[in-house]
Amino acid sequence: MQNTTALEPKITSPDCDDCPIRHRAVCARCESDELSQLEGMKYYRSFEAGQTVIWSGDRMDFVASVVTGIATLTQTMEDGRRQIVGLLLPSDFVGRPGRETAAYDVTATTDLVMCCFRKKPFEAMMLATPHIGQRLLEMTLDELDAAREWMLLLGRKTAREKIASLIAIIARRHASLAMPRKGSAVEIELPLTREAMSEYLGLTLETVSRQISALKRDGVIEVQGKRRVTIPDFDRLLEESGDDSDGGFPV
Amino acid sequence: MQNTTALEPKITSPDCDDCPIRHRAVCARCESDELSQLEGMKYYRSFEAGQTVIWSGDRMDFVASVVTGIATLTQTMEDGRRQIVGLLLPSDFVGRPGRETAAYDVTATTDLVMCCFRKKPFEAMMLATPHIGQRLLEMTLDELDAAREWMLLLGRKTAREKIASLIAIIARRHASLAMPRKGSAVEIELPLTREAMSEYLGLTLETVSRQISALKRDGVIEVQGKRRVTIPDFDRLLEESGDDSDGGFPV
DNA sequence: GCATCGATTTGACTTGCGTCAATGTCCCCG
DNA sequence: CGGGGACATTGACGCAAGTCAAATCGATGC
Repeated sequence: MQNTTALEPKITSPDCDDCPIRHRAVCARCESDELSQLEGMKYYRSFEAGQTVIWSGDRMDFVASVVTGIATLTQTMEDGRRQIVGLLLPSDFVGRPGRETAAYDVTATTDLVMCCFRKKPFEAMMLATPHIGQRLLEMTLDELDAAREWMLLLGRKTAREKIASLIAIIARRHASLAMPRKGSAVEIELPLTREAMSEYLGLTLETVSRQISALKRDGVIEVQGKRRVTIPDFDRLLEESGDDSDGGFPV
Repeated sequence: MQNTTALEPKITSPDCDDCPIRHRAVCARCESDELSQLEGMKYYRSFEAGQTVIWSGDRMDFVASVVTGIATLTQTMEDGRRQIVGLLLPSDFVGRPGRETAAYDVTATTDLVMCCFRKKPFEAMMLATPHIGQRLLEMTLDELDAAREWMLLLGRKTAREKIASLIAIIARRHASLAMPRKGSAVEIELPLTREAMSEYLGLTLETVSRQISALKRDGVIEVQGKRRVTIPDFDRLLEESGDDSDGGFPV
């Protein structure tokens, strides 16, 4: 069932981990009264894994940021072919000021908590508070870079390289939490089903499965159960991904 | 030869067609003294078809917008595989405030004139003039939508659909200049070589050529010479593109 | 512990697009 | 007006990834 009731704000860190538009970064520059403006406007919604947050074309009168969990943005063709065009991780922003309807399906792939703002007051606040617009511009530019990196993957990489790239990106975003950079093994939990991976990578589910098996067979990764992956040598994985050594994503 | 000298600003329309960040749109909202601020800062550079404007990784101390002509943003893998990740048409903006180096190769595919601003003063002006940042945010969001549309194309469309989509998009952007919408034939000039098309669509040059021939054979398009294309029935082309009927791109 | 059901893996076969290699066409410039 | 060179088309063939189908795994409830 869809839970629209406001949750108790769970402040997990002293400086606003649960706030919109990567609030931690905004906070550093904001005046306190701007923050209190924010406080009055926000509300929380939570979703279970697999639930749809909003359908493409639906009226969308809020903007939001992910507090915990992972969501995807998906585009669908008339005949059902699907392509994931964005991953939303905690602190990522959804919604476009100045647009009435959602452009993509947004789906929770894990249990998900989002922090929402009604669009009208949010837009008003953007006008009143230049910092917020600037932060949003920075974030949008980062997303644009990520989308373009993904265009290279979709257009030019082999299935094996696509899988290696995806695992590397997930590992890197996990890792940024605190991880010895070079050499040591990395262990991650895949937040996506094989099907979701295939929709993100422009492959079929079977090809994803086969390539994961191949990487396992070749010792590039180890797999425990279905979702847990160990990367004994991260540089090896990067080589397999086809990116140049430091390769990759901002964020 | 690369021409770095400032050109005479060629004002082609009364309201600033040659100005940065879709200046026409900015103008409507700007105070005149903001405009005069802009006037002092800008300079022009022109390039011949095929010339590189800037290489990925190069220091980039300006931002710019396209005045006339077409340029591409390209990403390259170590082994030489290339993917075009953006098309720059007149009024499109290049460069990222707050970034030191170029993230992509920028190449002129036709003769090209760009209107440039040194980055530092431009950034200062953005702080002073919120409208500009807002406009830039809107434009970046449009580009992000376009990039995501392209991800669907790259990940899920067939070669034939890719070609049809590309022709439709070029036609639509040409057409927005003034064109009876429904039914009537549209005639366009392809601004890209077959190779550039292949790099944009994630195909090989041969496949591009074969699919153009197939669309010609099937009466979806007519081709005069190498570059001129007539579309007798635009709706037919849209069907072939795999997009839903109104399908498509903002901008 | 066992049945159940969705998620995943694996196998056999097909196919769309890539690769390699001629051949053809446009257009510029003398 | 007639080469020359870049750009484009066409053909033959191979392979990576898709399709269809059948096991197998793993969590969950009984």
